[in-house]
Amino acid sequence: MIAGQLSESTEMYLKAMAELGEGEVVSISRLAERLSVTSVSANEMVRRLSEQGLVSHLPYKGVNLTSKGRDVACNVVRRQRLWECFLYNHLKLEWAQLYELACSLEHATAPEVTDALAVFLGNPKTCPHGNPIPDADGCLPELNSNPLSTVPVGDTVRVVSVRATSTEVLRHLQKLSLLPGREVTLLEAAPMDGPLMLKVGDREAALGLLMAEFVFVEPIS
Amino acid sequence: MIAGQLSESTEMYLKAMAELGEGEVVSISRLAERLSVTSVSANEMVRRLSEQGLVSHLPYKGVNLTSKGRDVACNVVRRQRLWECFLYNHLKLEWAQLYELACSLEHATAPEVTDALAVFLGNPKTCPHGNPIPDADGCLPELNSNPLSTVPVGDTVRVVSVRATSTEVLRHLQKLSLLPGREVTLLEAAPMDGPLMLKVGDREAALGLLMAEFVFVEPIS
DNA sequence: TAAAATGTTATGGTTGACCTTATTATTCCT
DNA sequence: AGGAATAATAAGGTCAACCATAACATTTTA
Repeated sequence: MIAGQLSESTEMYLKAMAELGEGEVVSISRLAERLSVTSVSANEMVRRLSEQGLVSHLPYKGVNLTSKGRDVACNVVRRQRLWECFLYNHLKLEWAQLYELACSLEHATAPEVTDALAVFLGNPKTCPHGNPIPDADGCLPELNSNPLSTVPVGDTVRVVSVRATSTEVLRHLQKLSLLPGREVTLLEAAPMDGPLMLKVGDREAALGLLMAEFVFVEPIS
Repeated sequence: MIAGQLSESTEMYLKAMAELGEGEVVSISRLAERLSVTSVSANEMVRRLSEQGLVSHLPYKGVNLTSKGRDVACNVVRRQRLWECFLYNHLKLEWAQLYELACSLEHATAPEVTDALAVFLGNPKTCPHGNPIPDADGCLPELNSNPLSTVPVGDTVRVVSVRATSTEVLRHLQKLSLLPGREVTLLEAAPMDGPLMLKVGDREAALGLLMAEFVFVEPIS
């Protein structure tokens, strides 16, 4: 814990909210699931966070970040994604592990380090998963990309970014070549929430709907 | 917390022991002082550590690292000093701040990251304060250097390393040019534990005895 | 509109790492 | 040898962040 004296746990909650709903309310149960805690714990923590003015909680509706909370969250995301760039581009670490490795570092990163790291890296705009890096003050820019799970059958789109966090899921997506920049055609959506059948490059791939939520794509311009 | 599932606090205790006594027993009160905790707390913690087989405590004598504890400690020191190199050589951060900045990072550094960082940096042998960096498996090599406080009046010696940790003290040493590589002549030791009068380069400097404990020197060869 | 699902609060418990104050044990020094 | 200094232990307390179980409130949906 270094920046702003907020606990690691606090930073994780705020980051999770930023990652889950982009500005939208997030239900406490989604939050709890993402952070692998019980919803009772998440409720407690949300109470603490709202006492600190970092989130606002509308009972039975959900939580969202206050502007103060959003600032913190953006800063956390910035630190994480900068570390991902460093770990990938300079330390040559495994693409699928970046999120987890950078996640531990982010909470231990002083503002001086963050800023110097950004300069060292040449102020990158996105992390190796294609997600935007918020700049020093402001927040992250909105991209017009949507999850692969919302694409109509027959469309061909380009992968913009991958928002999965678990190394296992990321390894799987990598194996299917679902990487930023790739073009993907949605061949078929199997019934009963079955997998999406995709054409990625010259290969076919089957992707579960849950994983398709993590793959953000844009129309090909 | 990442490497080995040991808590940050555990790592700090082990590192402090490695830094204080090089293999020797350390009194719990010295440990407590270094870590800014009460000696009651340090006693508690030492009990926990010895239950885990990381230290052995001889009541009324002191504590020392077991071989298991020493391994962990070396690894922590390695991580810290590698980060110091990175922060100094690549991020151009302030020399006096390196210890503190690297200290937060060290506990959040996975083994993969440590190893890749070492490679990236070209397996440096010392940190920017002149202290040796333990290699991946073994422990740190012993240098034949002694604190400036033990040098006889009249001698000229070379600064090998600086073991202070607080940014403030490091800034002060830097201001006096007491940096690794510098030659220093001990002009006089003032009575009543007064300061040491030094010649550093072409300037004279007065250095308190407590700070002189942190400056390690070797005879000029 | 009532039952099911979801969300919230209450209660009580755990763990690690701290704290204070007080007491007891040992070592050191004269 | 005896008192001072130092070290250790005991007892009780705090705080953040978790947990489980159970009760209660609201929303969704059939």
